[in-house]
Amino acid sequence: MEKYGVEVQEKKQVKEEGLQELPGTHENIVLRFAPNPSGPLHIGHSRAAVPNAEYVKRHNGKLILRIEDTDPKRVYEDAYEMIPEDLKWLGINPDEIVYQSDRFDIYYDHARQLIEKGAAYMCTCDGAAFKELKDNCKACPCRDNSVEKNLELWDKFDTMDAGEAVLRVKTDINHKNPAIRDWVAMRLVDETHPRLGNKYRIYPMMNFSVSVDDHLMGMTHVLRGKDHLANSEKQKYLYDHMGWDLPEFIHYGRLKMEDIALSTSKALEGIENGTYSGWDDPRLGTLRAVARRGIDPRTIYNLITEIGVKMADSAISWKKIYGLNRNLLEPIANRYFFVEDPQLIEVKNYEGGKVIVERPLHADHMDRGNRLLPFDGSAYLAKSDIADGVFRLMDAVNVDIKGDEITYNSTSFEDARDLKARIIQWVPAEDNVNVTIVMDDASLKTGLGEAALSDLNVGDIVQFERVGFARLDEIKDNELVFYYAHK
RNA sequence: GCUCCGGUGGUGUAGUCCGGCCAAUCAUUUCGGCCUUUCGAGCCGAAGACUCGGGUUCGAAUCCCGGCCGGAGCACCA
Repeated sequence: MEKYGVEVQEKKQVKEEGLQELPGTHENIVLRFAPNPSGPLHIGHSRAAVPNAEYVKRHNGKLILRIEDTDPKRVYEDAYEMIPEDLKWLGINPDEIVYQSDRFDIYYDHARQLIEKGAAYMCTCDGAAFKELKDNCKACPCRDNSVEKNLELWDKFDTMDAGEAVLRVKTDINHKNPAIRDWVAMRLVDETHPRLGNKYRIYPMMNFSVSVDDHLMGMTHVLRGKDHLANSEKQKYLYDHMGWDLPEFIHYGRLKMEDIALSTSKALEGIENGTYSGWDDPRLGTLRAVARRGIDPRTIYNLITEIGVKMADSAISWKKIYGLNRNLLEPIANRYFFVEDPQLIEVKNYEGGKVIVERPLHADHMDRGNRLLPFDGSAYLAKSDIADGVFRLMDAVNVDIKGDEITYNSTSFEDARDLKARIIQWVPAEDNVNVTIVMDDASLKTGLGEAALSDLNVGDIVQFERVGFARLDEIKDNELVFYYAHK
């Protein structure tokens, strides 16, 4: 009886919402987010950043932001600034930031240790020749060189030409996956590094610097994409050689983004040739682009948390993002009128004189007060709203539209209901502001908005009734520019 | 081609390890109703899934084998 009870309890372990629980220790965990600084962060990066941050938060651990800038060809200098900004936007604050370019001496030191242990060797084979041997499970001649010989070559590594030699880590030359066999740890690079200039010529390969750092920084868990599965396998050999404990390696699947298939390099290319306005062009999948459109960081954070760290790939749909974001925006966004392609109309036979129409900023939050829209018989309507039939200019009057003729019908809402009049928005003839809305495909919607919009600040998010949610991006002399979020 | 990894509604996710409580969870989406001075929101309701075929078993989304489909890696990139 007792035993049965225990078993049931084990099975019914309560799981945390969203992210599945971390394997291994939960005490003093240390995790890292380690991007290559090739550009600002995009939604794909959040798949790595968010779970790390979330686990750290959950277990009160430590999060390190490690900038992996060990390939000068793939460093975009502004990214050093942009990455921490993007993380901050996501609500992620690393406990520490380290740059791998500051740590070359540490890598050199460990490379030497490896050679001394006989676990690495200087390889002077031609790349193609090595591959030929490796693919046939054959060791190259360099593999048998003595430690002394390897140290000698290592010491004059710096004087060789790029490509003349590399340092290889010994693995298993018969490993069934050829990619794992004796991988490269160090190579020569002559490119100028944005932070280091030409101070060093010997550069670590990612598998080497990552392993050394992960160990030295005390990582308890390493989360990475499944594209690194083979790399984890390679790195295990290094941990073994050095006698280090392995962190928990956790791999997650690919994140596919509906529509936008933009890699950082493609985006940069488009920015440079003028196709895109910048890293925050609404067509891009960068965090700064979605932020500009009024996507709340919690939308991204929550969605990524929900997707979790499983090995299967997943595809994010904009519908899902918009749906989640709408739930966050709906209560905070105040309502305003905007008419696209405004047509000034005159309501014939209107004799009500000048009235001030009051509309709540938000129907569910009356305490926020009202906007005031003066009406005296004429107004701007959206071109697409003008069609034959009976309509109610919201909160003002009911009109009959026939061709160019717009005539007064009645005033009360009850009449509109009886007439089954469709309700349309309008903008006062006198009191209005120019509005441009930059859509998600970068096209522009231009028109007029009600005067109350000029009270807004940049960054405010509104809902234009029947148009959608938009974020005020810029206040120009005679124009407000919004970025469209979604319906 | 070789090595490896996946496959639950349109999308995302729970459940798979330890088979029964799963005629499968939640979110988003779509549709309908109510309400409402937004074709919005809200409320109510509905739609929609275990990749296929064998096997084990009293019982399979869950275990085994095979097929199919998808993805990744196979760099002196990260």
